[in-house]
Amino acid sequence: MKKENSAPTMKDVAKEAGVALGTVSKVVNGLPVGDSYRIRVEKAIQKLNYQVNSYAQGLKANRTYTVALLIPNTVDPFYAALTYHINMALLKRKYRMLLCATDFDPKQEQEYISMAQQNKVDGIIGLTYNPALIVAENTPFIAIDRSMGPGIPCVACDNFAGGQLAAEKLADLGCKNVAFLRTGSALINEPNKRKAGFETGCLSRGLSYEMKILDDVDSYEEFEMFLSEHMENGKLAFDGIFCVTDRLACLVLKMLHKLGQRVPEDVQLIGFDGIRAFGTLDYHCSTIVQPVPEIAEMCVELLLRENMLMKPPLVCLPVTYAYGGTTLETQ
Amino acid sequence: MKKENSAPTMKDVAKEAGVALGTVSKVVNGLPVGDSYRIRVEKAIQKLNYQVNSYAQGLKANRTYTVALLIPNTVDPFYAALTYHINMALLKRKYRMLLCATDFDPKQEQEYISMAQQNKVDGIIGLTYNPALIVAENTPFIAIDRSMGPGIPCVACDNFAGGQLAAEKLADLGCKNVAFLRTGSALINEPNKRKAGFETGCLSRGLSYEMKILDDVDSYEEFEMFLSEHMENGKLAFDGIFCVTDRLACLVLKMLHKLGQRVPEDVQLIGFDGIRAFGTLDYHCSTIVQPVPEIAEMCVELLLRENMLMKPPLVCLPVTYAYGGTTLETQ
DNA sequence: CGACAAAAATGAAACGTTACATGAAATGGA
DNA sequence: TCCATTTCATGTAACGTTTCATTTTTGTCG
Repeated sequence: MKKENSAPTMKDVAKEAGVALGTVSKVVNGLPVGDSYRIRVEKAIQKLNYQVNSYAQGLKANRTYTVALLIPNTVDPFYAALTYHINMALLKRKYRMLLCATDFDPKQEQEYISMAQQNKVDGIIGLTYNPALIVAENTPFIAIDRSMGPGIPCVACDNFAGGQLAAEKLADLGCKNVAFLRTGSALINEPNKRKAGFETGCLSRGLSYEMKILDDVDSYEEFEMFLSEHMENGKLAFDGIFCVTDRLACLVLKMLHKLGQRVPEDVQLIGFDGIRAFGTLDYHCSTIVQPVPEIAEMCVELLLRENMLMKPPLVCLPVTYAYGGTTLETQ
Repeated sequence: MKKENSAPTMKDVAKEAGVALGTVSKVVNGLPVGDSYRIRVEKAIQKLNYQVNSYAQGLKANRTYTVALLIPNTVDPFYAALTYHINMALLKRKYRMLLCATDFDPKQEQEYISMAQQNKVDGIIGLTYNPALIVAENTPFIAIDRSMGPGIPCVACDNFAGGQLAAEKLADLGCKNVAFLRTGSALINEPNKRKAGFETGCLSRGLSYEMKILDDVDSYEEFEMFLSEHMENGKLAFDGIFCVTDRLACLVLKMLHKLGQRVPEDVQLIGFDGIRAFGTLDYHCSTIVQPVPEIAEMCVELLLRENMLMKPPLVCLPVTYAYGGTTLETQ
């Protein structure tokens, strides 16, 4: 008597087709099988609506065709774009994706890594904030935007070149006195190169610059004070501002608005990421665009690369400049 | 001789601790075990850094603590918010999430369902566009925004009430002649109730209204023409517009700008979803806010509910009105 | 101190696959 | 016609768990 409510197994198919278990396995995996047998098995599979059980496969093969993505959330447009493109890059290779939204919580990041290992994922791609994150020896890990030590490749856009490009574009637009504003964790170390690149660019183009750097905060007020302090007779001391992210650029745009400064008439504003909210009228900032689809592709490609020796410690992908930012739709 | 590079198993732990396999299993699962044994096993687990293999568990238990989410993408802010909140709701219950971005492709939707079944997921939550989607008998399915037939519960916001609310708010703002604009698939049938609700609201408040409905298109031009046709001497025939989504509202805002109409001075604009890009200055539309966290929670709660009989065919969650939309950050 | 009951540890079977050693059948050459 | 050789189906072991029937240990009481 067969169980009623449970899914058919290979054994059921074998019985139905009157062949051996191994024969069904071969048919399912496309291995050579005599035609008469193949046809019988295929009919039985159809009839029973048989689906292979990946858990049994995974157990046997110690290989699960699953990759975990650790990312703070899917709501921030940059993370959303990364998530989407990584999912697509995995799909292309018949891999599944376990989504792990960490909410910037180091504890959750660590827990998700345990969970991923218990799930015997074939690898992990992570954009993480835990400075002491322990990754397993036996699970390949690709870090985004963060160098985590030997054996763990980091994929990032060319942040240094991006900073440099920002300075050059501001210079091209006729700026003389510029500012660099940054929030966010210093732990995410690759993006910190934006600052160094920007300085280099300013120096080579003869721009005078000032910096306002906040660690681990994403707050309005300090920047607002900073900008206010640099106002004199209703005029801002800067004719160009480089914000470390587009998100910050949006906030700064609001502040400038409050201070009576127009963009781009009074001051140039340039962000970073290439992400822009859809459909607004008044966003006249520029941005340094990260190649999100290429970053996604590279993460997946590196992660699944067989040859460990071919995994470089850092891969930098080229950035581009865009006026007004690209929209989410085009990403 | 033990294999070097492979993860330790329960057998390894048992040998290390000098106990039987079953004892280790009990310790791992928190079943009663004598203290001396428990301590020895825990030490061995520590020493070997043992992690249970969910694939073996899943195979044995025919239960995987994994749920698949079918969603077009993670880039559209509404989908992004849903994805995030569903992930969190699952996490709270120690469930994992398999992300399946379908890109609106019916074929991919169907393929992902097969994949999910092969992965023996405990259930599927889907916001899908395939009108002929075949879901498995033995895998619970919760549909978002779409009634898919008996046995498949649908979770949605109260779209009818939302449409009604939009009409009432426009009336409150003093509008007399209003318009309803819609794009998008008629297959996603629950949101279509926005139209009916809006009509009802207009009738009860004595608003005259016009509708422009495009099926399965997400295009500018037709709406632009529609609006142009309703211009006379630089004045728009409508003093209020209800757009079926915030996304469309953003596009319409741009069109109105082109036509020299200001929002909200010349015409009121109201969208739907409660999603707004962060940090823009000029977005003065209102919106009907979907309770995304509650929708997410309800989907998960319904999906994992044991009692099949307690699964209603449709769950409507209340909408609210917001001026200017809520920002992504607050969602 | 021996016998019995209760408690607790043991180890084999099973979950659904894949891989491999085995054996049967079919083919071809002499 | 018969043997050698290839081809291909078969069935069993193994993957790492959980479960359960069994055996061992412990404790109690007469």
